[in-house]
Amino acid sequence: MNMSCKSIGETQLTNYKSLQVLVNPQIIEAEKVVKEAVSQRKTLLVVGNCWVYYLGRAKSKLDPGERILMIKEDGSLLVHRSVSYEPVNWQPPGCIFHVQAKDNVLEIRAVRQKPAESVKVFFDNIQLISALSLVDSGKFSLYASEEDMQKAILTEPSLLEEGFKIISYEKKVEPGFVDVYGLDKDGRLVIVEIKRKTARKNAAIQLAKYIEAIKSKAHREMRGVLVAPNIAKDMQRLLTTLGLEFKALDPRKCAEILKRSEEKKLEAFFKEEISP
Amino acid sequence: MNMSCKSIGETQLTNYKSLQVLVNPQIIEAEKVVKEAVSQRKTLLVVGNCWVYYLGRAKSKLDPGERILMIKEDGSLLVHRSVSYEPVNWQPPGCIFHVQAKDNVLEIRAVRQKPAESVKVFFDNIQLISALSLVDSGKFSLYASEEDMQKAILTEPSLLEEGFKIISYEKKVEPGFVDVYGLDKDGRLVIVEIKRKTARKNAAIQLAKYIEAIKSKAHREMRGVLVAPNIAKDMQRLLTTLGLEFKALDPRKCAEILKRSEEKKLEAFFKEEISP
DNA sequence: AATTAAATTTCGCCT
DNA sequence: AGGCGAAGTTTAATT
Repeated sequence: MNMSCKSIGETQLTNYKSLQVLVNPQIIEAEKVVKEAVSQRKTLLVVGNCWVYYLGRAKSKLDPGERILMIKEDGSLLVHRSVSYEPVNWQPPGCIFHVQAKDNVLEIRAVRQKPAESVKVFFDNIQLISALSLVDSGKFSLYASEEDMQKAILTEPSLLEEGFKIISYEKKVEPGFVDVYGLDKDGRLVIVEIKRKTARKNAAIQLAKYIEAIKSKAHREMRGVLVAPNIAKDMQRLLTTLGLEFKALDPRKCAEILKRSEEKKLEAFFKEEISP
Repeated sequence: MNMSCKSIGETQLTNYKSLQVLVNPQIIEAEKVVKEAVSQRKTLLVVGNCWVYYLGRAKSKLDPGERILMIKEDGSLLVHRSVSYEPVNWQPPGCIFHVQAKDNVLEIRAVRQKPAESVKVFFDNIQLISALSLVDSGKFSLYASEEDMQKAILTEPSLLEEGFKIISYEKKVEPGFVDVYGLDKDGRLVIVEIKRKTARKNAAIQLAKYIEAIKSKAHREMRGVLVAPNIAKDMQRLLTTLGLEFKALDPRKCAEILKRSEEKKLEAFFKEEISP
């Protein structure tokens, strides 16, 4: 293991092949590490006392305090305080960085155009700085999203009801997009609105709007079906008033069905490979 | 400065009064640091190879890779990859943490109720771990918000147009709240809708709805003015159709005006203090 | 506690 | 590149 440990004054420095760590560095040392990390597109962590200015879509000022600065390989920047999920200041991916030490203060500026905005972070004391080369090709999979529910119905239309046949999905119908529409076993047009969570008033009203919009063009018998894991209380009354139906569908069940379907596709794929 | 530097195998450890850093620690050492940091409500950084499972409102899986884990004093958790503004996995503030090392794998579990959800992070290799006591009472100020634009118009009604006089603001008018309304120099009722960003269809439609709602009660000549830094293309046509007007107003200008006004108030305040 | 609206929303998809 | 909708949205304000 390639490792070194030097003590420079109160600074403590460690170098591994893909990891550089400085504890309590001088501003001038930090400048060097930050410049190098940014130019080499490394991920960078800086912990210390800083203040921040932002100017762009809005304008903000953050008075001095100890925070964590993160600069990523894609040119994004985050300033995190010791509380909250969200960064107090940030810059989305694609920034250009300017790094400069002056009067014992380290300035890190992240600029992007479109929209034109810049974040300036000033450090006057640094507790920890680390330049990282993160190796990460791990796949991220999200299940049981609204998209998955839609996919599941498209894959297996009988999830909605027996005999349901898809015509189309994500169809533009003012004032938005119809999730799925098709024909029921009796040939009636069915408009489907999908919600991953408890369906509320909005969902019913939105569906009713689609029905209205399509009715004015289609001139045929139509049904509106709200698909969700459940509906808010008092919703049944509203649905009845609007002439709509509710079909309970569990997002997890959808995820399961999708998974099974993917597996089948994979089976089919290998079958073809082996016996064409 | 209270500092120590020990070398334990390939591990490198540094202790300051409020800063603990371990480079390449064993899993068993990391467990100790994480447990301590969590119980002492410290901010924690862990960099290393990990995989993540999430179950709650949805469900997700993240395959192994090197990432940055952040646990904050408020019980929030973030897992950041080397790209993107957003964490790949997270847990909002208020979590309860369970930390456990087993078979040379460190498990960090963050659980919250309402909604019931949990994130499990597993590390099998750790490059860097640091427990921090961040001192941060710095104030964060955001200027040029929609609220600021409203305040600016209330402070200086001529920003809208010469001779404009405020009647009221944030007035409940179904289906929502009218931002500002008042009288123009000819005594006509003016309804003002404010957007901090480019005004889109929604804004115009909302304003039109207010006008309709008020017209049905007021029975007098009325104008609707959409205030925003700019309007989306094709919006002028819609505004004309709906009989509405657009007034360009820069949020930054509003921030400047507010700042000046605050300064004046402060001046007045000190004047009073000195010579009552 | 539930609901609503805004966000420097970000992100992805589609035109 | 611009526009629109969804998000494990989060967050703050308000009922």
